[in-house]
Amino acid sequence: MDYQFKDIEQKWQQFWADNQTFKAEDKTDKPKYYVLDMFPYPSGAGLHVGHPLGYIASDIFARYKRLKGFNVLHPMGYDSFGLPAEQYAIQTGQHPAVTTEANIATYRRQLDQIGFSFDWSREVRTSSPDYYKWTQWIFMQLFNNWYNKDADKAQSIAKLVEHFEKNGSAGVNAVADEEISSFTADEWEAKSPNEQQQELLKYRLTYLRESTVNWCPALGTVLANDEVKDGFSERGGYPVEQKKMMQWSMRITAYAERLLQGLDKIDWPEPLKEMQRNWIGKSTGASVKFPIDAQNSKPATQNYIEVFTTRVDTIFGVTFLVIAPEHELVAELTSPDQKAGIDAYIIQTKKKSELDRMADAKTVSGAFTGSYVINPLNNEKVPIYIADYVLAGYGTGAVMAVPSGDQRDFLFARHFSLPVIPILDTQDITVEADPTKEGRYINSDFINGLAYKEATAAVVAKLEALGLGKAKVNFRMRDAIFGRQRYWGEPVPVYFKEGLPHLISESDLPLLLPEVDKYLPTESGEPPLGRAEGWKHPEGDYELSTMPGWAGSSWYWYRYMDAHNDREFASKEAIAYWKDVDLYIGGSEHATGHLLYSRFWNKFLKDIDLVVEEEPFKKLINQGMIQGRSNFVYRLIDEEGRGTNTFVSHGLIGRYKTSPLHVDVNIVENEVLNINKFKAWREEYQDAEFILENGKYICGVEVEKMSKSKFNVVNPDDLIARYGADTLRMYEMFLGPLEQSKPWNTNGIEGVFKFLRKFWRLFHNDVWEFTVTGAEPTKAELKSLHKIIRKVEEDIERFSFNTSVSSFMIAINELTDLKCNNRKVLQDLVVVLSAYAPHICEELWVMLGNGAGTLSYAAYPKFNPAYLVEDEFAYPVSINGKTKMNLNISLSLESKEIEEFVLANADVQRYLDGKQPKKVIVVKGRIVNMVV
RNA sequence: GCUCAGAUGGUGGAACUGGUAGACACGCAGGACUUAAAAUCCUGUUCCCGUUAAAGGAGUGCGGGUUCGAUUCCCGCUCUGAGUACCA
Repeated sequence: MDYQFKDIEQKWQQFWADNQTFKAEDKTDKPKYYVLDMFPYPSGAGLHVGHPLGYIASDIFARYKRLKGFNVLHPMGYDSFGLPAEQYAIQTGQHPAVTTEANIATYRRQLDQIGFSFDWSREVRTSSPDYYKWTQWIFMQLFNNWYNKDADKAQSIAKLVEHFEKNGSAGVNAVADEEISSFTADEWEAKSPNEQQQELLKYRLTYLRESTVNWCPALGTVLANDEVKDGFSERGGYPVEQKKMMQWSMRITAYAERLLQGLDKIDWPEPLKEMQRNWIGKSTGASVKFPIDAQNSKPATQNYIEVFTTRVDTIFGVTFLVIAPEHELVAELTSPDQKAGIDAYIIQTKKKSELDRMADAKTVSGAFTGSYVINPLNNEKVPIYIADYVLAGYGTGAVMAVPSGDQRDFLFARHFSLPVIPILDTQDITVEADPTKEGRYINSDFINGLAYKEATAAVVAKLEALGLGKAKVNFRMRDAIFGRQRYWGEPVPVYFKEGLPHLISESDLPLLLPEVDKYLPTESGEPPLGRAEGWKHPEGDYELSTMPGWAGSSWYWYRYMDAHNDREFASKEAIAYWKDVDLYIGGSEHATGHLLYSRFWNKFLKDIDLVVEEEPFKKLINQGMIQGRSNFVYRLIDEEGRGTNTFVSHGLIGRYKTSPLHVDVNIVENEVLNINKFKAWREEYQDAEFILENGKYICGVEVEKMSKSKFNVVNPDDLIARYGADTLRMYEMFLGPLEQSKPWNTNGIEGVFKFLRKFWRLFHNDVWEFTVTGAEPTKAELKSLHKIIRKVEEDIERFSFNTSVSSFMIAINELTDLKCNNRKVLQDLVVVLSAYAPHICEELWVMLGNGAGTLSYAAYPKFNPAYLVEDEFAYPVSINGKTKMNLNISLSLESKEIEEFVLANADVQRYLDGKQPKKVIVVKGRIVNMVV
C-alpha cells in the first residue's frame, strides 16, 4: 500500500496511549535523563505552528536518549492560572476553571496529534488543588525561614528566635528589612508576642511590606517588574503607574550573589545569562555619608546624606550632590527661598509619565534645594540639587556628582553653571566628561599622584577611619512582589490577626480558592476574593491577594518527579534519583521572570535540604521565535480615490494606484493566490477581478507577528490533516537551526512529505507490496547507512536537528539509487529515523517483524567506521588557492608522492604553462595547492 | 546610547577544528508519461561573458589585514533583529 499517514498515525498514537509506552520508570538501573519543556499557558486560541517547535526538538532528543539506553523523564503539564482566563470570566461570567478545562482539552488534542512521547501519567496543572497545595506549602517554608549571611543560606525562623532569646539581635547577620531594631535578650523577652512577630516579619523570606508597586488600574492588579514593558503591562498593553501598597514580597535579593555566581556553572545560552546578569545588576563601589552643613536648617531625621558610588576615587571632583525628587529628606532640606522652585519641579516630575521621562532623557532638568553638604575629605561646601535623573529606587536615591567624570553630571553642571574639576592628569574635559581611570590624580589632596587602584583603596580606608563610608556592593535587582489583586491564582495560606499575618495550619492545606459571584474587585476596592461569602479563618480574615503567575511555575519540575504524592511535594527518593533537569527547552522571553524565580526557589529548597542540586536546569536551549509571514493583495484605487473590486498582481503594482490588504495565507501557495478560494473567502470578493502577470496572481509578502488579525496564522491541525504529523515534525526541524528566529513559511513542506514517501517506498515494490530481502548488505549500502548513523548521533548531541533532516534525505536518495531493499540496512535505518518520524517508523518496524511498541526502546545502531574507509580521494588541486580540478589519488600516498603525482599530471602542466611552482602545499586527505 | 546575536543564490538553509562555497529542499525552466489535468519521474538552475560545447572572470553585507589558502581568524564600518534603558 502507498504511504497512508492518517491511518498509521492514528493507530500508533492510540497504541502509545493504551500501552503507556512512554511512562518513565522510577526504579531502574538505567541512568536517568530529564528532558523538560516549558509548560504552556492553555490559551483559548490553541496552538499555532510556532508553539510545537521546541516540543518537537525536545521530543526528538527524548526519543533519542531512550534509544541510547537512558530512563527518560519527559513530562508535560499546564501553567493554568493566569490573567486571560480571568479576563474572559469577567466578560462572560464563566468560571475560569471551566474555560481553562476546555482550553486544556484543545491543547491536549493538538499535542497528541503531533505524536509526542510525553509521560502523561505525570501531568500537572498549577490550578489544580493537589498541585497548588504544595505551592502554598513552599510559601509557608519561605515564611518560616530567613537568610543568614554568615552561613550564606536560609535558616529556620525558629533558630533565629532561639538566637534572640539567648543573645538578642547581636551577632545576627541577616538579609532583612532596613529598619530592623537592635535589642538584648532581655528586651526580646520583654516584647509582646505581637511585637516579636512584627520584628520577625522583617527577616522572613516572604514578608509584608509597604512598597512602591507597578499598579495597573485596567487590570486591577500590581505587576512584577518583568511584567511591565516601557510603562505598559506586558499582557494587554495597559498603562501602569506607581503606587504605594502593602504587599507580599519575596526576598530574592538575599540570593542575588548566588544567582549571579551560579550562572557560571550552568550550560545556558550566553545572551540569556547576560540578561540575568544585567537584571541582577551587581556593581561594586562604596557608600559615602556626606554630613549636612550645620549652617543650614538641619533635618531632624538625620544629619547626613548617604550616596552610593562606583568611583569613590573621584570624590575630590564632587561639585554638587543630586538626590531624587522622591527622596525622603527633600522637604526638610528645602530652604524657604527655594521652596517655590522645588515644589514646581516635583509637580512637573510627577506629571511626567514614565514614557515622557524616558523620551526626555537628554534634556537637563533639576532644582536647587538651598542646602549644602560637606565633602568629608576636603570639607568643601557642596550644594544639594534634586533632579529626576536620579532614581529613588536605586542605591540610596542620592548621588555625588562628579562632572569631570560623568556625562550626566557634566551636562547638569553646564546647565546650572556649576564648577567642573579635573581630577586626573590625563582627563580631557573640554567638550564632554571623561570617565577614564588612566593617569595620576590631581586636585585630590592625599591621593595626588596615585593611580586608580591604590587611590580607591586609600579613599575607602580614610572614609572608614572617619566612620563616613565603606566599600559596598549594590544590586539593581529588587525583591519580587508576590501578590496579585486577582481571582484566578493560588490563595495565600495566611490569615490576619490583630493586623499581623499568621500561617494557616499545614493540615488545612490546600487553602481552596473560594467561589465568588463576580470576578471583579469589591465595592470597597478589595480584591475579588473579598466577595467570597463565609470564607474566613476561625482566627481572622484570610489574605485576599492571590499569588502571581510565576508561583506555580517556580517548582513544577519537581512535581513531575512524583506527581501524585499527597504527603510531600515530591518524595526524597524521587528527588534523589531524578535530581535536576538535564535539558530544558523554551523561549528566552522567560529570562528574567520564570527562569530567575525558579533558580531562586530552587536554591532556597536546597538550603532547607528538600532538594539536592543548587541549580535546577543544567542545560537550557532557547528555541527561536516563529514569526508570521503575511501575504497581501493589492486593491486598485480608481481616479476618485475609491477602492475597486479589482486586484493587481504584486509585480505590476508600480503601474497602478493600489492599497495593500492582508489575505489569508492559507489560500496562497508559493505566493500564488488561489483565485477561486479568494472569491469564496468573503462575499465582497465574489465578483473580484484581477490584473494578472503570466496568468497568475502573485501576492506580496511581509514578516509580522503571527496573529489572527493579520490572517497569517498557520494551524498545525491543518498541516497534519494534509501531510501528517511525521511530515510536520520533520519540516519544523528542517526550517533551520532551532535557536534561530524565523518566519513560518509552509513552502517546502512538500519536500519533506516526498522524502517520507520515498522512504516508505524503499520497503515496497512497484505495486506497493512490502518487499525486503535477507541478503547481505553491499559495501555501498553499508556506507550510506553508517554515514547517517554517525551523522544523526553527532547532530542530535549538538542540537542541530535541521542538518539531520537533510542527511536523511541524502541517505534515502542514495539507497534509492542503490535500489536497496535489504532488511539489515533498512531495519537500522528505521531505528535511526524513529526519533524524528516515529509513526511511520513504528509501522515499518512491525512490518519488518518486530514486536509492536518495542521500537521506542530498541538500541540505537552502533556506528562502525570501517564501512566509511576510503582508499582513494578526489584531491582538489588549486593554484593560488583557486580550485582548478580534482585528481583521484590513493590515500596511501604520502605528501611527497602526492606532489610528484600531481606535478606529473598533463592537465596540471597545462595550467602551470611550463613554469615551476614556487611552493606546493599538500594536506593529506584534504587538498593540494600550488603557488606560482 | 549600551549589551548580545546575525548578514551566504529567486527562497529556507549547508559547509562541525582555516582546506572543493552554495549540500539538502522549495521555487523556476525544459522534458517524459497522459486524450487532458493532477500525481510521479528525468534534466538544468550563484552571477557575468560565451553559448553546441569548452574556456574565462567575479562571488559569502562593505573596506582593510593575517595566511600557500578566509563564509570561518583579526581590525574598522554599514545594516537587521533581540534585550535593556538616566543604575551613580
